[in-house]
Amino acid sequence: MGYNKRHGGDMKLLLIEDNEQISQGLSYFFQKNNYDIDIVSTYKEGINSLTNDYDAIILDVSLPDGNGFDLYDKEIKAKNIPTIFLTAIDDEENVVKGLTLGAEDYVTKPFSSKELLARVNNILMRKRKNRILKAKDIVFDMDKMTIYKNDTEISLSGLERKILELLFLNINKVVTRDTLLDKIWELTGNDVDDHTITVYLKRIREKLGSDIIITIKGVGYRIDEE
Amino acid sequence: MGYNKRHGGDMKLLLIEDNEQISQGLSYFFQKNNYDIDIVSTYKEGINSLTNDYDAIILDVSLPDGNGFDLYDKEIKAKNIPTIFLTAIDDEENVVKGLTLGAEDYVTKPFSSKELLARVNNILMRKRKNRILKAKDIVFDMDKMTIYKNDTEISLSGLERKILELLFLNINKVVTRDTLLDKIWELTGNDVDDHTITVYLKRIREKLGSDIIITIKGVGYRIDEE
DNA sequence: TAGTAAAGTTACAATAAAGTTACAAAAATA
DNA sequence: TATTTTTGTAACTTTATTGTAACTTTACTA
Repeated sequence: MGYNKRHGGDMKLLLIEDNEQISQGLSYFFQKNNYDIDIVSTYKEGINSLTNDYDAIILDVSLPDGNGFDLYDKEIKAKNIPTIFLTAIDDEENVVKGLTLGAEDYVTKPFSSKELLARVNNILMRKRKNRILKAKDIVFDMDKMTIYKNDTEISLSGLERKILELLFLNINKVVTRDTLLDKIWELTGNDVDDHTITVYLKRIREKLGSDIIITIKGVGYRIDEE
Repeated sequence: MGYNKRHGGDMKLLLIEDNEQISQGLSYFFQKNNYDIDIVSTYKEGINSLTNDYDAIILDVSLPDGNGFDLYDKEIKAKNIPTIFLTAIDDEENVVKGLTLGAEDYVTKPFSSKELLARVNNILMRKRKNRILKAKDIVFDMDKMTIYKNDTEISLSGLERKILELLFLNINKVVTRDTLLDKIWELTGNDVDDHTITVYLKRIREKLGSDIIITIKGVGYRIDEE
């Protein structure tokens, strides 16, 4: 229960969406990105599913048996579960369209699953209570996006920081090289040599000290809390 | 009670609107943006709700049992609560009528919730008292909307001030470049090049000193309190 | 324990991000 | 309307980042 005990991968999502093509696509995509995702397709099923404990909900505004805003208002709001609305762009005349324009957690169809993933990550990151992660003498401050070693600020490059973040979010767990390639480099669009990882790890270790990141040969890397 | 004890988040709004889709959408949106919002859907309910102490009112002009202008004139005006009118009718006559009545602002449907939020923020900012933010040798006086460096007033342009304000409101936290584009430039309507941000930062730094705003490469900018 | 595969090092060129400067269009002000 | 300020862009510089290649070390295993 609660965000502070879950690390990176094992978040549980509920998707309430009646379009099968969308729900299946998202299911595959989110599972690939280490989210545990349940899918229901109606207002009613949505209500029933809410007995479970989800970290976030992705909610289609127009369901076959009801309205998503309504469902949010009546059932979800009180539970304080972060929710992202999905709305169709062809609600042209609808004023709801106006509402979708700027709101933080609205996504308009058609959307890219990558974008949606980014928003989910974002929301869960914000909700996470423990936004200051620690391991040995290293502190990763997610608010400041700054890393400290014994209270001294350490300057990392964008990718170095992303790698370290991924390791911190999976603290006490191995992050495989494949995962690194996937999560760090797939989004940059660059198809990158495997050795590049090694070089980056060397760079991070140079700045943070060689003991913070443990190598598990043939598998990947790990950061331990203590 | 009153504005001086409230900080950013905990403002109380009253929305008087009979269209459920709008009220539900706005309810969700404003709550996400840390406003406490009550909703009623009729003229009568509106009058009854006014016994509470609201910081601002969003008022639909056409209610099922009466006219919003009328409600404002008879019940709200005397209480001196800032009010924003919502109306579907986009004609000159109504705008004039609303403004001559003394309303703070006027928004025509369809509108974006972001625009409305901006206006509410704006109004409440004006009403807000004793908001003086400090970081190092810089003081941002939100009442006077004036910036000081070592007690000397610094003149910033509108956008420069908005950017600085956003950074100050997120003191000790990174503000990403995307957020800047979103919050500063989306409302102006201009689709702006990413480099523009850099130029503005340069301008602000020129006036305030280069040390006040920290760059986090690949992420954004940050102001630290100390 | 020699061979091998994986990871670590080092150095370097290509690239990208941010900083700078100057300028013209657009707004605001006088 | 003229003048000044603001705003956004373009061209350029600087700096930091990124990816690769060539080489070295480490540790597993046959």
